[in-house]
Amino acid sequence: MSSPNSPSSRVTAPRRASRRGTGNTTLTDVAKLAGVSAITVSRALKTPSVVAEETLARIHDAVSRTGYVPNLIAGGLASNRSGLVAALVPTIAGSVFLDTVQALTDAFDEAGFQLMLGQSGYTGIREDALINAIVGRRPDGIVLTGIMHSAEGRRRLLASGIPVVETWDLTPTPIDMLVGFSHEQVGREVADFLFAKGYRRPAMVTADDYRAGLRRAGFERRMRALGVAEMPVQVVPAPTTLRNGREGFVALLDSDAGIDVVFCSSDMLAHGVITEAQARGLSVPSDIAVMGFGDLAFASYIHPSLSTVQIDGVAIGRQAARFIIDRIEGADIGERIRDIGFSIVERDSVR
Amino acid sequence: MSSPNSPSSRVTAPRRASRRGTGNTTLTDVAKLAGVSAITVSRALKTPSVVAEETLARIHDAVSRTGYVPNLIAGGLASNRSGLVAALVPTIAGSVFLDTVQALTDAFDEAGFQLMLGQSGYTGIREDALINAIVGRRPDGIVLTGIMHSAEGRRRLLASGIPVVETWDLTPTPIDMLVGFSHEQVGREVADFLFAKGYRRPAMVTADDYRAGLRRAGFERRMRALGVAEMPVQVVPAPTTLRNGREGFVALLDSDAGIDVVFCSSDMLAHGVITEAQARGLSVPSDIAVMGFGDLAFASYIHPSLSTVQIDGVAIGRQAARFIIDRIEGADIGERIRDIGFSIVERDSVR
DNA sequence: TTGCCCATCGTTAGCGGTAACATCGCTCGC
DNA sequence: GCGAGCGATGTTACCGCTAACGATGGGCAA
Repeated sequence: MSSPNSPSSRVTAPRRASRRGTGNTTLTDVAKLAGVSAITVSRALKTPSVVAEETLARIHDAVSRTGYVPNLIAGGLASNRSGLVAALVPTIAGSVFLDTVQALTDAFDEAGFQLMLGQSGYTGIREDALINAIVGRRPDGIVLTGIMHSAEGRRRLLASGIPVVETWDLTPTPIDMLVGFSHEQVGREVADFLFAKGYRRPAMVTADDYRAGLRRAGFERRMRALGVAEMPVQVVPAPTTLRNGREGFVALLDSDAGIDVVFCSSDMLAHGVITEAQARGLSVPSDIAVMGFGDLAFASYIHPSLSTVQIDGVAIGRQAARFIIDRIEGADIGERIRDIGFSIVERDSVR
Repeated sequence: MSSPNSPSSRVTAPRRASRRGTGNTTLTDVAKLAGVSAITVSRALKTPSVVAEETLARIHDAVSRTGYVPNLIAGGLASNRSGLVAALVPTIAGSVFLDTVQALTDAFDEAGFQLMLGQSGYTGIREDALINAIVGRRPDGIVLTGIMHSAEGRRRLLASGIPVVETWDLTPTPIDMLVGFSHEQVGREVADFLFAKGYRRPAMVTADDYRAGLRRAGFERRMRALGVAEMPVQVVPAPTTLRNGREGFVALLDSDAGIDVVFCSSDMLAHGVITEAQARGLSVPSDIAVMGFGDLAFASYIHPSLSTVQIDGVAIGRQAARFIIDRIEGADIGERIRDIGFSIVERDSVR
């Protein structure tokens, strides 16, 4: 207590206010209590197999008595492994990516990583700033929803050396790894599907985001090739809502009352179209058929059940996580571009 | 190139394999290039106002030439500010918390914090492990959805000294700060509302999570007080889906055909009930009235539009962020318990 | 001219861990 | 009998950045 170097002694002028940390217990505190060195405690917690049984017990006792929680920030700095994985989605509100995000969370959680979620917005304006914020945290992996378009962004990600998985789209030249499917092909196949069913006056309600645009392009091109000259299209802002769907359909009916099927860029929009049709006393599918995209949970449970395009978002998330974990562990990842495809699900909203 | 100390010289036996980092450019590299010390570069990036104009220019030039991205892990360790905020939600899939999460992301983003999202599940089993993973990263704040129940968890959070905001519920004894409303009161007021409308044979379809249980308890108690003796209740697993709503309603009709209104623990369930009713040719609200909870985006756009309880999830998120940011900045946070209330929204699904 | 303040920049010493290498007994094969 | 090999633990030197304090020089009032 009265030692000249004790904190309570104000006699010795403190040469420098030692910037003590938070006061939280540290590895060293635990080590002291257990009568071992710091590194042994570290080993006891990370690789208990190399520590003697009896030492382990003493350390665990000390840990629980102090309530020690390892500082992963410090550990990350020292080991150059942050234990964080970043995921970027356009928006999480009411989006088709939720399944993917959920799968990512679960898979990474299991592997001991924590997911950092970032929202890029649909515009891509904040993309660069976001990348900076993310790369700055030195995550062990990055999952992007949609392919990265800005050249600067691609360059930065590549330069960072962090494993990157792009998802929900397809390109022959990904930054690193990729799990997705072709949106244009979705458009084409839906066109074929509806044309084969006999529909000749199709229309679209579609969001103004990039991937929806690809589906629209594929749909329009194929329909034109099949002999459909004109097609009314209503573009609504992303993210899509039931409201957008209703309003889009209203606009569609105002401009052209002769349509026989509406292909929507999301199930939510399709749901809105069906709702508006019913509110107007139109029968789905006899008066107007509706086709969605995404096969969200509600698609098969609305009335009439919704014909749509099924995407396995969980599979995308799982494969993305697999890619990153394998890369971190140095395992062989095989083909770095995976086309997981899609399937058209026929239900009652299309006759 | 031929200097005895150059890396290419293999003559000098390396005393120790210096564990070089990632090879990424560091603050020191930039400093060297700009001809200043490391701390000056740090200041140029954090507090440019204290650095001379001309020096600033040299440093920015060096930064852009090297493509330097500050290592926030190291910065966090040194400054004891991680720049991370953790948010725990039961699940993000199709949940009422999305608005809150969105608001949190936006608000923290603006303030320069990154959101770390964790899913606790509805059961609370993983809660403790999750807390460990989160506290270990020393976030600058923690936002919990729902109040924390496990005593061990509360103790640990308290001990960590990290600002904590509990949301979406009310308790006189929060861990730290709280933004929410009384679920029991929701139940009571909905009971009053429906009773006043003349409904005497109410039923419920409700999820098996804690907060839904509180609403149920309030509803049942008040209804009983009003003279309603028996009330059929269907409990479905959380998270709620349209499917659960349909199936719950089916079960309800099987057990008791005389009900005149269904109070659901979420809008999604209510939507399912309405869908099932329509599929059976029942008219809403004349044959059966439906009441939801949450006022999700679609509630006013389904047909018939849904009467429900409106919760301002965005306000909750914003206030939670405000709490944490103020606390970090040392500002006065005022009353640390905020009841943001709710309001009953009357639409067409109730006559 | 002197002394003081202020703007600007530098030096030192960590933050709390972990990688790499070192050390120390002890067993075991030859 | 002795060195190799191995299991268990310790020592040292960082990871990349920033807090605290120090140093320097010019402007300006007294």
